[in-house]
Amino acid sequence: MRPFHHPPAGELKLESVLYALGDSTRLKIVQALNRSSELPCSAAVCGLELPKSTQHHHFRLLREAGVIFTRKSGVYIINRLRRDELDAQFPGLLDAVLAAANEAEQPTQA
Amino acid sequence: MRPFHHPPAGELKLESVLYALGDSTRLKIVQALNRSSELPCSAAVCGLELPKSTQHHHFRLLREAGVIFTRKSGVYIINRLRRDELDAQFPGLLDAVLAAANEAEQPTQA
DNA sequence: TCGATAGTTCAAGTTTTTCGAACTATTGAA
DNA sequence: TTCAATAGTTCGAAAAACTTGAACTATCGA
Repeated sequence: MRPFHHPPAGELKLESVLYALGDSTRLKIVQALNRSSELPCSAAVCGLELPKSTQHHHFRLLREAGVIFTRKSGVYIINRLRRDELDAQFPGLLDAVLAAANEAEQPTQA
Repeated sequence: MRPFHHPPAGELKLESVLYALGDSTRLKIVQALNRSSELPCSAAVCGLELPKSTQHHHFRLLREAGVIFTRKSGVYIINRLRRDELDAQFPGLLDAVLAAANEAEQPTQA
């Protein structure tokens, strides 16, 4: 198994981050990670019926864009948002995205 | 020539908008439109050496994601950001993106 | 009506995304 | 220590999306 590649904070690219967030599956993963701070892949995609190879692709893309940090722990691969680094490089971006994504699920607090 | 399709404000999808913004060419177009309020395609891609068919593809994608509004005026196709609608649907998103994009060009106000 | 400019359409080549099948890694029991 | 089960990974091929050149349409001014 190849080691995970995480781009250093200073090398995060805005367009890569936006691209990574610009997919409904990945957006749902990011929302799940935002709710829980740390999750194994299987839990982060909970409810999404997707082949494991496709899930893997999405996690890799998120990781290589610098959106998530990944580490191994036993049988699990644990993921978390790189919140601090994202906030430092792109102030307000993640907040705006998550707010809009949550709003889309829970329209206008009825 | 087919009529332009603009999704209504209420149907803008967060992931489509993020996807549209997640490309360096399109991000530059959006920055140019942000500086100038209205621009023909040719001016909005000023400086980017791209085939016209590729430019066309990017403008269409931005339009169909709801990021820009397009109208015809003489020989020109005039584009503008759908700022108000984007701000209403996704508060703070465009500002955060544009701020980060400008920051990337003019790093940390040296 | 012609030429020039601005953008559009189409088709083909390249790149990404998706997904099934087979694989590796770790854990908990027997 | 071996086995079965769980969690992800890798590979290869099919489907979708991006890029581009070439040929096209639309508008304007001479």
